[in-house]
Amino acid sequence: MSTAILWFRKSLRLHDNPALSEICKDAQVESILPIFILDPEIVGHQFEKYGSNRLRFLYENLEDLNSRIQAKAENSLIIFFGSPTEVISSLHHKLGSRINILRSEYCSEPHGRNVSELIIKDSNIPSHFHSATHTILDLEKTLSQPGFKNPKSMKEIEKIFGAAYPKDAEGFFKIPEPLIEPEYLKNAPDGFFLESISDHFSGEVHSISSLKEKFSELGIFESTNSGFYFKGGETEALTRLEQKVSSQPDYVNVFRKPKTSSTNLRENPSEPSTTGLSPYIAIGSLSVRQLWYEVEKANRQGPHSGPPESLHGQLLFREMFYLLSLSVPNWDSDQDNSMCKKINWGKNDESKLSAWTKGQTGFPLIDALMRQLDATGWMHHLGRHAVSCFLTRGQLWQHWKEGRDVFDKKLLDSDWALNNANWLWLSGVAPFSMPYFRLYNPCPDGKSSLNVDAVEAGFIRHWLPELKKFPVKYIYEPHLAPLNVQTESGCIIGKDYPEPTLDRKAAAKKNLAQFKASLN
DNA sequence: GGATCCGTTGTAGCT
DNA sequence: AAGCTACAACGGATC
Repeated sequence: MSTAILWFRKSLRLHDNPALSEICKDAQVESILPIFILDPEIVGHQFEKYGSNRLRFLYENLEDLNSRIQAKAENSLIIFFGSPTEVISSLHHKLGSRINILRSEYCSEPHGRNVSELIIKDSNIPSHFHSATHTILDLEKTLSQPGFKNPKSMKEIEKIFGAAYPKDAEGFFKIPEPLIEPEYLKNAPDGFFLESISDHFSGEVHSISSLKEKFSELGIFESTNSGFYFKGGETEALTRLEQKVSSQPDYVNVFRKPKTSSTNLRENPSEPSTTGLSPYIAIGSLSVRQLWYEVEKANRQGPHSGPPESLHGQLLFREMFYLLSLSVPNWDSDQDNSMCKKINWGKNDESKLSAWTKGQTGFPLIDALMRQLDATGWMHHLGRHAVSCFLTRGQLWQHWKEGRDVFDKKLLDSDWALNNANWLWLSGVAPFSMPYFRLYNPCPDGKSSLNVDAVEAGFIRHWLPELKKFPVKYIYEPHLAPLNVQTESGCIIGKDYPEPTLDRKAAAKKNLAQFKASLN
């Protein structure tokens, strides 16, 4: 009688899950204990670190994972709320020598690495944390290669990829194929009941239904109803992968990120012009390797775009940022972080921060994007450029960490390595190719790189209904409209919609000078 | 070692 | 309509 603990840590999925596949083919293992841990260090002791959209998305992913487990065995997901080391030691206490292995995934974040180390050292259970599950590269192995250098451009990360996965004759990196979802799982250990674990554990133990009750009490289902757009779960992730990538080779092959629209006019304005797969990758219900593989299949059919603009390019950036987040100390800080220039951001201005966060800056593009973020948990990457430039070096001159924290709470695809990377980059402090004088105009015209819709401005009208009747001529700068136009549009600036927070041209000029001065 | 090149996605104004 | 140029000009890699 032997049991394996399968800890779904960053991969909430059955496909391409090395820990799961190993357990399934291990003849020593008779039963599986599939667990998920809500770590208060990550979600907050009162779940305060996650916005309600994120919590709801997480819940739906867990619910789907539970259903998929139940469909394959007499088994269910057990959800703990507490410290992972304590969870593992209480399981050991309860099941003792019946447990012969713990399998989970490698986690590159500082807290995650600590936890893994403690479990390996203290838990008395042989533990294996599979690498290359949340990323394509084995991060630790890549960093330990002789001559490893922090990659800071597409060329450099492509070089690292080339060394790890030499290209085939057609010029594709030879990346290991994603693992197929096992046909059957193993049952839960005999005589194991949820209730019996509680005696040994100071935190909470949940089935999916009791977790639903808990989350209902937090009000996350009611508060997210109106804007909730991305349904969580591996099932949904695989459907979206099929719809957006596998069945659309033409779309994949012409995909060039800067050409995609940051605002759009589809029937549902929440539906991205990009694949919209990032939330599923971040939470691990879609394997990044699986996505790479599906893109490659399309690319093999004919001419296609390439890095950095292609979908593979986007994934290469993700790998690059993951490597950096592991190799650069203090990745999430402005102190002792070699990737972070010292800029004098001064003291926070709470009113500016709050206007930005709530989408009340008086700049319709910025406000529409921020309200989309709040409602749906997602924003196009170019939109993220616009709002982060606006908050930091462009207009409001607020510290990038403030914006990062708002994103971290609200974005469904929030991911420690990537969120910090993007803020370091977009605020201009990181030595990537972002010359600080390259500013985005928050009031773009039709030619803007943001690819906003300047013809109908449907995106603005959707997210800022107060401007619904405003003529396109003034929609990005409504305060410039004559009073009679404002009256006719039913929206008086300063009353129904805010005056602009500041003079955008003067602020940009001043900030540019200040940024330059900070560099010396 | 100094010059040159290059970097995921800028803007404004002109032709 | 796409493509050019001026704007102002970083910093690391490469030649």
